[in-house]
Amino acid sequence: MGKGEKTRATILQMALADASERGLEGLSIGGLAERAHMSKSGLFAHFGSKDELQLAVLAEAVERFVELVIAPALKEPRGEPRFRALFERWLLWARQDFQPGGCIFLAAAVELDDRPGPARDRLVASQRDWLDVLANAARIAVEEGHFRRDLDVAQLAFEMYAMAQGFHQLERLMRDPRAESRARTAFERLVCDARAKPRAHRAP
Amino acid sequence: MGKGEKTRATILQMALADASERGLEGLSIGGLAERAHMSKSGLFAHFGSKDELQLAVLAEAVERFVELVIAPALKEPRGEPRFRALFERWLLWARQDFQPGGCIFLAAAVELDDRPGPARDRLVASQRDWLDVLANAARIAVEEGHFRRDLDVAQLAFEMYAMAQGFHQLERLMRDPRAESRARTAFERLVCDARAKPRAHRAP
DNA sequence: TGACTTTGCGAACGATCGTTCTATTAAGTG
DNA sequence: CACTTAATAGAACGATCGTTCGCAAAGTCA
Repeated sequence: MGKGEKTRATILQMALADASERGLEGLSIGGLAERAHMSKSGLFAHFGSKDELQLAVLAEAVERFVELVIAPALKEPRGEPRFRALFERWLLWARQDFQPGGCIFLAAAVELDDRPGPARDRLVASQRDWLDVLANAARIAVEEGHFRRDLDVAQLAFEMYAMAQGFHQLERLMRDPRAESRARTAFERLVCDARAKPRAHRAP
Repeated sequence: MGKGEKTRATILQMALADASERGLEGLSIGGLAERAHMSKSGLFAHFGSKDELQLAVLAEAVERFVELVIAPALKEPRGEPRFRALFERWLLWARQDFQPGGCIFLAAAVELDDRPGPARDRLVASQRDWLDVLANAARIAVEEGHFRRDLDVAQLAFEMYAMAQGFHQLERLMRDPRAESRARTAFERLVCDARAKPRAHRAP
């Protein structure tokens, strides 16, 4: 690995932390340069533009997410254990030291949801992938006989996705110490419902 | 109403829209002044500082939320109808024209979750109030006999809160046309579970 | 109408932003 | 070691940021 790649990696690590706290738009070339003991232009040269820096940060985050959440979970046994592992790993993800401001995808989502461009496209793609991973894990659990056969796996993926965001908000904004137990309870309800015989869900 | 209050209200309306799209930090005095056909300093004088402007925007948003979501729902019959009304009204809230960038509380939550200060305090208070309103509506539904007596109303409030955020993300970031139906399905599952006899939620 | 207060404008400030250029130093290679 | 390339520094750019100040215009009320 050449020296350029090494400093680039160092910069990206700091940028990831910064983006987690101040958002992708809040990233400051000057601020990063100061923290990296570099000149603005020297740091800038590694990316060519702020947009490229943001894209690089997103790519770095995706890489780490796959490495820390998805890949380990895929080593768990197919079915409910793997599905549970995805949940557990996500809880850990939200507390990683390299994103002290919380899940960077969540921060980016709110920032980019009405700002078209490559960054938004990449983020949307990553979130679609994540929802697909969840739905796929649920589908496998159906195949393994752990979950009921008429389960709507995409719906389950959505509800787990939503619950994770609720947890994040309760933990990071409200500083509620019950955040994790709330999330766990909700998750058990999800899994329990996925296992049980279907019951009619009707409006009154 | 004096002229000052009138222009201040006009400014706040635009600021609310801007904050919904670019966030509270993304608010620009100069940009707002241009859109309001005013000078920067003239607009600035109405608030005294950017922090005060942000606080005013938050206060305005809270006022509208109470007016558009909570107050109408409180006119519905106590119990499940009122609880459902809170859900329906929230769906409408997320699509209000005056916040074209989506729910401003969600945007502010991600921005402020690790930035201590009056703005954060006010946001946290508003979200606590909202969770309390939800939990209280559920408690009333228990008293009315609509929901089961051993229901954890705070847990239900959390899960509805989380589901709303999931909906928002699916609708605004992913542009998924199934967002609303996903949210409705999840909500029906919540209500159904709140009504049914309790079942054990256990890990395997 | 007159006196008085509120409201708004215009110019300027220092700071920071992303970006560009040129020059210099360091690293990699034969 | 010399030579090429990659990496970084430094200075400057125009733009925009939030904020301050003094003064003119408009609104308010007797």
